[in-house]
Amino acid sequence: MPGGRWKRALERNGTVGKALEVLDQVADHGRPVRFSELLEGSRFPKATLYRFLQSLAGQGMLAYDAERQTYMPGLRLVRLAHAAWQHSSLAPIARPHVDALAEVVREAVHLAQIDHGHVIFVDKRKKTNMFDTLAQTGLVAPSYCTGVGKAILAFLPEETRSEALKMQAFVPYTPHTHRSPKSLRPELDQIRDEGIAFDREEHEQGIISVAAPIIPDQRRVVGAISIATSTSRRSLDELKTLSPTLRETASRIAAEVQPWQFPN
Amino acid sequence: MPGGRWKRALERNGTVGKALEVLDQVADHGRPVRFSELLEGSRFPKATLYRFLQSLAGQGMLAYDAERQTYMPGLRLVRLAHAAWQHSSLAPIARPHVDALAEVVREAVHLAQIDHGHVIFVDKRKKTNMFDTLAQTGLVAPSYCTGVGKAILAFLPEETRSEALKMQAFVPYTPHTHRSPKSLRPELDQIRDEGIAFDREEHEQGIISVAAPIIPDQRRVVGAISIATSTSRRSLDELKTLSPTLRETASRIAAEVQPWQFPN
DNA sequence: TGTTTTGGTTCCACATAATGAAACCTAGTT
DNA sequence: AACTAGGTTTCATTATGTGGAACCAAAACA
Repeated sequence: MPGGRWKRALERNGTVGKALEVLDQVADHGRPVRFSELLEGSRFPKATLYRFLQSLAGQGMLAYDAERQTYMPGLRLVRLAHAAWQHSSLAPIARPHVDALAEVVREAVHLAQIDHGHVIFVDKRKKTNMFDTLAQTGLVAPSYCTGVGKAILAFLPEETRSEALKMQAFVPYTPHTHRSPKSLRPELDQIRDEGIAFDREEHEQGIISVAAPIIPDQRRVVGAISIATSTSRRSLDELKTLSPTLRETASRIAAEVQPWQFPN
Repeated sequence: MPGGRWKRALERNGTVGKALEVLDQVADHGRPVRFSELLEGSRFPKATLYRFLQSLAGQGMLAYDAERQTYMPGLRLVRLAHAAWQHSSLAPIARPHVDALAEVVREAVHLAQIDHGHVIFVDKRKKTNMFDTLAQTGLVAPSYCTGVGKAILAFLPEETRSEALKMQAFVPYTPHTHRSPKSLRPELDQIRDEGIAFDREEHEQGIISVAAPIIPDQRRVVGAISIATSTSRRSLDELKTLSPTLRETASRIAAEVQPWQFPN
């Protein structure tokens, strides 16, 4: 599980943008982090960074451990995310369908959406051991080398897709990973034709998946759903046979999404 | 499930504080919300509110639906919360213990922490039907009328406790709900003596729970764990018999927390 | 014990970025 | 065509954020 660095469009931010940049930085560390560590990775001068941290901690967005003098993501985020997850994600709607699919195929099922060019898993289900579901929700992955990512990219309107592709770092996780838009674009075209995407060990050695886009109103993709497994359990061809079932689930979810429009 | 309004200490905020206030406001609505709706509930003038929303949306903290002209919590929050949940919550550490306890008692098990005076559920487990677990994580509840809340309050250092009590709204959810610190404080003293707290239908009619604090280093509470059930399934006395098991689990979790200190 | 280094916090003159009243759109009414 | 409600933009004013430098505390060193 390599912790890639994300490219984020550095638009007109204003003060809040800068503060959130700092918040990201802390979150990306993935462990309690000292002021000085942050400082050397930051584009802000000492005093400025310091004030941002103070501010964020005071707001509960960060938790400050006075004893160890470290910062980590705060619980206020968990609370806010609850709202986000409930109201801005496919998860609540898709739940029964994800459950049902997981029950049938007996493999890991992932539900994902795209945000600023990268994939966010909004739900996971694994009938074999139901455990790391929660831990993984909210996890971010690159879109250029995951089944769900490619499924979504393929159906994005051209402009948005280009935008998203620009944000990809094209880190070669495995020998099968696409190295540039050059090789990726043709595959996306094909995916658009077939309505199904595959991850051929592009993100993680030994992990493959089939993915189908979720397209409610015949125009905008709002997410994707995938079945993932390891090469030791099933071959890519075996996975292929699950495509119809997967597509079926995707369109069932799409049908229910209808009423409330999605942004982007 | 009444949606109470939260008192938050209005400290020195600065611009980011104000922006986050707006973010909260959107999240609290719990549905896509229009600019004008927000405006009438906001202390900010039109233009100012507008710019905050623009800013937050541009940052991915809010999602803006251009078609319906509505705002809702953005996916960036989900991503950030993943980090928060993983690194600033008891959940990852406590997981196996929570699982085990749920398996034994066959009732709902809640794991909670406190933040700015109110309780945040960081994990839930329900062996009977495993479903709404995810949806509930991140949910916020008052501390003065929940088992976990009182368990934590009781073991907070005096100063922090007073601070926290000031933030309670003392909404009378049920006839059994404490109405003021006056009646609550004696119970907290008792809880501190016994090491166990009860929720006697104080938050929701027909729902009772036992809760035990999680105290790693003999001084600071970092959270609490509870067993909840409905009066139709078990009596309070029956619940009481589970206290030892619960306490046992709490101390097991506490033991593993040791290494990394918690803030506050 | 005295001295230097390291890491964190505070000051303060200065400039940038936030502010909000009012003007201005735009689409939907009457 | 005139009105209205909801949303967006302008712009002079000023509050806020900025960051170099000074400061402080504690640890590492001499």
